[in-house]
Order: sequence, then structure tokens, then C-alpha cells
Amino acid sequence: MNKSVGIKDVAAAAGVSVTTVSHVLNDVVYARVGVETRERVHEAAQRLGYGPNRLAQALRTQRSGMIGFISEEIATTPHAGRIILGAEETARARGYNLMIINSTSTSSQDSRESDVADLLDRQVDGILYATMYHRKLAVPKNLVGLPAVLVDSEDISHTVSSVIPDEIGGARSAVQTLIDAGHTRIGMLNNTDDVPATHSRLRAFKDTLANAGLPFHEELVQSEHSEVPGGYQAALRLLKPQSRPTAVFCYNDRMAMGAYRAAGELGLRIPDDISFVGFDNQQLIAENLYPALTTVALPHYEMGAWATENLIDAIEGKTDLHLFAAHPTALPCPMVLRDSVGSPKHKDASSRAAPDSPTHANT
Amino acid sequence: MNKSVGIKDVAAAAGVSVTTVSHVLNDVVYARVGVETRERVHEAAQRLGYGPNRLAQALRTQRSGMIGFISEEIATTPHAGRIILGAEETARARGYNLMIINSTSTSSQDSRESDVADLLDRQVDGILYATMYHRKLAVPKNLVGLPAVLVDSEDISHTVSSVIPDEIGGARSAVQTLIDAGHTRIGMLNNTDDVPATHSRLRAFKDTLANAGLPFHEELVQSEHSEVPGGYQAALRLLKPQSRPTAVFCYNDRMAMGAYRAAGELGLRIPDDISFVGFDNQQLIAENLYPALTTVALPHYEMGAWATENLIDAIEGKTDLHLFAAHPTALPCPMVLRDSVGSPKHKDASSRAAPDSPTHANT
DNA sequence: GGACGTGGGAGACCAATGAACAAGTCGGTT
DNA sequence: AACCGACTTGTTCATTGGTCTCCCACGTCC
Repeated sequence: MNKSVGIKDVAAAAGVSVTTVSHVLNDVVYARVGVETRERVHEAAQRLGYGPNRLAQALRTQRSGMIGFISEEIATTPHAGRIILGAEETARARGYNLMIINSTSTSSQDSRESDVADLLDRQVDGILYATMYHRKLAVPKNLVGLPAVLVDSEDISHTVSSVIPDEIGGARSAVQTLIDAGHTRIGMLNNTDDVPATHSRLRAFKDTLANAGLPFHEELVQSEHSEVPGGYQAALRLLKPQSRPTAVFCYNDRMAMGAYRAAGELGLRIPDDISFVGFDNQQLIAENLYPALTTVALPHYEMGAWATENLIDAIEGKTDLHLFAAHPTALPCPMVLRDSVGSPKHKDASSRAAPDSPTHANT
Repeated sequence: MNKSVGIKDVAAAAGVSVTTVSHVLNDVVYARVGVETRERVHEAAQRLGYGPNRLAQALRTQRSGMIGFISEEIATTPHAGRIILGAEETARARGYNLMIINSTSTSSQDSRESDVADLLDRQVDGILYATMYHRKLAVPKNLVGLPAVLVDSEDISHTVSSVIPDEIGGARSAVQTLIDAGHTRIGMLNNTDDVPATHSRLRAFKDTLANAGLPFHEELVQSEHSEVPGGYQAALRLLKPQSRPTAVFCYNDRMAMGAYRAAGELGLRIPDDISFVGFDNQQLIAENLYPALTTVALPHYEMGAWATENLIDAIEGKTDLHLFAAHPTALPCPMVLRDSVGSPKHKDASSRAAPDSPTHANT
């Protein structure tokens, strides 16, 4: 289709050999080529619109400049997009391209391995393996040993390096935001799934209360399936008049959405009667709820970028990924402040405006 | 890193030449190889875990088996994921892989062209160009002439084939759903942007009313920016007591979300007092609003799949894409029925349950 | 004994890279 | 004045992992 111009066309046009063209175009250090010849070559390449055939280049140099990206359920979560974006942008900035393969969280170990094999046949220089939510994972056998980074998941056997969100730090900031606003009776809507986030966020919740000298009440933690209906149900239980908290830390934005409805039905105004803080920063929800939801952002873009940056460093021999393999790298989850947090009405009437004490940083 | 086994390793192991290995592994028709030799080769390949080097293969055959996928703002919309998913799954089913490049809707024409050039240097066999919402587009110059399909957008000059959603049909079904439920006074919340969808959906709205013998009232169409706040504002105007419709067709789910809030503040219950139907089927919103929103789905997965299927057909010479270039292919937008549509209370008390007359098909 | 069929191999080729080497130039030395 | 060695400036050739077009060897059959 495209009668692609090759290096030999440039060579012919410039009246030199292909090797010379290769040398000048690649700025080979040890190559001694006259200035004038260099110019002739450049001019010819320019004029012909020459671009190197990356395939041939890859074959010869044993380096494809391609990174394989395996993602579970690319489509089911909007988050995946930001991981891909982070990975793609940093890859391209360094001269690499992304080859994408979709997997499913339910697919067999065999099919995962063949996904990797597929990419290996394509001679990718390294592999990024992304899951749709933070969890522990048994990596495909043929993944170990090659340059690879897990995104948003941890390798059970700790042989492959990985990058994850700092759940603890994020949850701590969320709760601290509530405390800073003057709340002393804080509830939590938690998930029922046995995933790392469930435990980390609860732990951070307890720790942060303790650090602030606040008591922990078992009945102020209500758990349900981490979707809107679950948030609604759990909030209904949590917001019963007799034991009602003045602020609620929600496992995620979807549960917060359910909680908004519960609050509405109970005649509670947000944030006057009750404050909420979510987790995930799902734009579609957090920005559009009324009032807009203060929440914790998951660093998807950053994880994609970090993973790619380090993968390429490893490919180029600048880093040894094994150094990272033992412990996943945790990236900070920044707060995004919106309108769902206010000061409690009763009790501590001391702090009305948001105090200027900074939110706890999550190192 | 991976001491990859090559065809020559297999040849040595089987005691034959590389030519023979190539012949048997590729089932070359004209190759004459004894049955027993075939087996030896297969066995050796299996045992060594041989997989062909796709790069070398591509170099020789001038066919890379790679499809370039350029997407604007991969991350900003959850829809993109479904297009990619559709494309990836059908590509893989046919032995191709996707190479992804992210672009931005604001990037210069030059940078778009260099995106294409990048892919061309990689020797992709064809290119998929996806936009994040349905619109008309000036395609990069170097895209024309090669196998390419536009996804969710149309080429201004009609030289590149494209696949888009059937806006008209989808909007028609939406309005018809309302009519079938017994509504006679129907409003619309429209977008203010000058994009194809704005005009098509409004036209379909009018046409469908006319077909049903219903009058069109100018004041029952309110337009705003197509986001939640816009929907809220427009709905506030539309739902004024004196001229209030009993059902509303919303430009998209986000505007519907805003309209839900307006209805709530006005003390209107959905769907008892007012019915809504949205557009886009943004799961996060449509499923989670209360009550869940009846809406029209955009065929993102299907467009990705269609585009890929036809692109590959073109690459393999089974189709001539030029046949499609003149007019974009429109894929149906199916209704997804949830709980936001009911029958009007006053007036026509005739039909209470949803009538069994089928929704208008959108061919 | 020549034509034909069967089984399989040699070697060019795809578009690049890179090590080794060759032709031309020039300064200095004897 | 002739020779030598060092530089400059490119070129040749092998290589990467496959594919594919001949071509060859060996039997067999008429």
C-alpha cells in the first residue's frame, strides 16, 4: 500500500551506502563521516520522508521498543483508562510504544500465560500487567524473569515488582479531613470483600481516630457490598437517629452515592447535618453528586507512569527491578476537596470554618 | 533475557532444514513433506516451546499483523474502554494485535500526522482512529490511502470509511418508549454544542412526535451545556408547574442526573409524577440513579468490533473500504429499560401497564 | 533412458546494524 | 624524493529470524 521509502532509497538519493546513511541518521559515535556528506544524507532523508522501519531495526538490534500491556477488563472500569494513559504517555516520551492485550479476571492461568507468550512472540521489551482493582495476584509463570511491573496489584510470591496506591495514607487523610473539620463522632461505610483495600482502609480509620484521641465505636462501622445499593443499606443502619455520627468515611464513591440517598430520605442535609468523604475520585460520581463529593483520588495515571518509567529503566539497564520486587511501591492518594464536608453543628461549636491545620500528609 | 528458541533450533532438533520447518509449521500448501518428518518437526517445536518471531515474520512477509489504534483522550471517557475492548477482542480473534497511541482532541494537525507516521514506521497493517464522541473530523493527510477506519466520527471529506452510532434511530426509540407508555406531553433537554448528536436527537424527537400525531411545543425543549449542572438548570425551566410535561427525553445521562435533582427539589416523584429517558447508558450513572435510568446505549463495543472486522477484511483484500467511505455505517443504539419510565397520571388513564406494542426499530 | 513424482535443501531476500577493512590524503622522516 | 604511518571517510560483508522461490537427488514407470 505505502511504497515505504527505505534506507537504501535514501542511500541512492544521497549517493552513499546504506551503512553511511545508518551511521549519520543514528549519530553513531565512532562513525567518521564528513560534514558535507552528513548534510546530503539528512537532506535526502528529509526530502524522501524517510522513517526507519522499526521492525527491521528491532530484528537487528534485538530491541523492539515495544512494551506489552496486559489489562484485566479494560472496559469495565473507567480507571483503566488513566493507567493506560499514564503508561502510554511516558512510554512515548521515551520512544516506546504500547501493545495492548485484554484479559479477564476470570480467565484461566493458561490463558494468562498465553497472553504473555503472545507478547513475547512480538518481541516486546517488557511487560506491564494491570489489574482493575488493587489485589494480590498469582502472576503467570512465564512472566517471572523478564522485565515486568504489576500495576495496582501485588505478586503473591513477591518475585515481580509492583506499584500500588497507598491505601493507608489515603484513608488516613480522608479521616483526618473529617477530624480537622471538627468531627468527633465519625462513622465508616466499609466493603465486605476480602481485598487489601477493605482491611487497609479500616485499619487507617481506627489508627487515625486513635491518633486524634477519639474513641472507636464498633457500631459506627457498617459493611455492605461496595456498590451504590450497599452504600444505601449500610448508611440506613449507620444513620439511625439514636447513634448517628456527624461524619462518614465511605469505602468508595459509589457507596457514598448510596449514602447520599439514605441521608436525603432521612431528611439530613449535606454537609450541614452530615459530612461525607469518599474514596476513588470517580469523576462521574464525585463531581456530579450534589453537593460534590470530597474524596480521595487513586493515583492511576501516576501508577501507570511510574510502572512504565521503571520498566524502561530496567530494560535499558539503568535499574534492577529485583530491588523493588520484595515490597510494592505505594504511591500517594491525594485528597480532592469538594463540598461534602462541613463542621458538626452540635457539641464542639469551637471550629466553624475549616481549620487551617494541614491535612495529614501520607509520605 | 529470554534465550528465545528460533526456527533453526527446531530445525536442528528435528534434523531438517529451516525451510522444512517453516513449511510444516505454516502448513504451506505446495510444500511436500513426508508425514513422518512433519511429526518430527511438530514434536520438536512443541518440546522446545517454539513460537515464531513475529518481527522477522513481518519483515519478510510485509505484513505485521499489527493494527494501530489512535484514540483521543483515552482516559477522559469511560466509553473509550469499550471501543478498545471491541477492537482488541476481534483483532485478537483474527490473529492481530493492537498498538495504542493516545492523542488529544486539541492536538495540532501536525501532531496527529506524526501519530500516524509513528504507527507507519512500526509497519502497522492498518489504522483505527477513534474519537471520544461522535463528531466530524479532518483526518490527518497521511491517513488517506491506507487501510483505516474512523470510529465514532466522520471524515469531513468522506475519503476514509467510518462507523458511528445511529443517533436518529436511538433517539426515536427513546421517544417512542415514552409515547408507548402513554405520554402525550413530552419535553426534551438538549445540548447546546454544535455536534451531530445535538441536531440528530432533536430531529428524531420532532419526527417521532409527528409520527405519533403529537404536537410539538417549542417551549418544551430546553438546552444547556450537556453536563449535570446544565441538566439541572434546563430541567428547572422545563418543569415549571404551568407548562410541565409528563415525560422528558434527555440528551444524555448526565443531563438526566441533573434533571433528577431538579425533579426532587420540585417534589416530583420518578416515575410516578415524571418519566425520564436518557442517552449514552453510562453505567455508573444510569444504573445507580434512583430510580435506575431507562436510557439508550451507544454501541461502543460494536463500533470497535465492526471497525476492526472491516479493517482486517480490507487488509486481507476481502473488502474494499472505499465502498464504505462515502457514507458512514450507523450501528443501532439499543434501548436499555430500567425504572425511570412510567405512565402519566392524568389525562389518558387508558394505558397503565406498559403496552406490548414493540418499540420502533431503528433500521 | 528420459519423463515424472516425491521429499527436502540452498540461498536470496526483507530493512536495518555494526565490526572490520579499504581508499585517499597528509605530515614527517631519512 | 621516496617511504611510512596515521587519519579521514566511507564501504563491504555478515547478521537478525523467518519466508519463499527455485533446484536437486533419488526412485519409479513406461
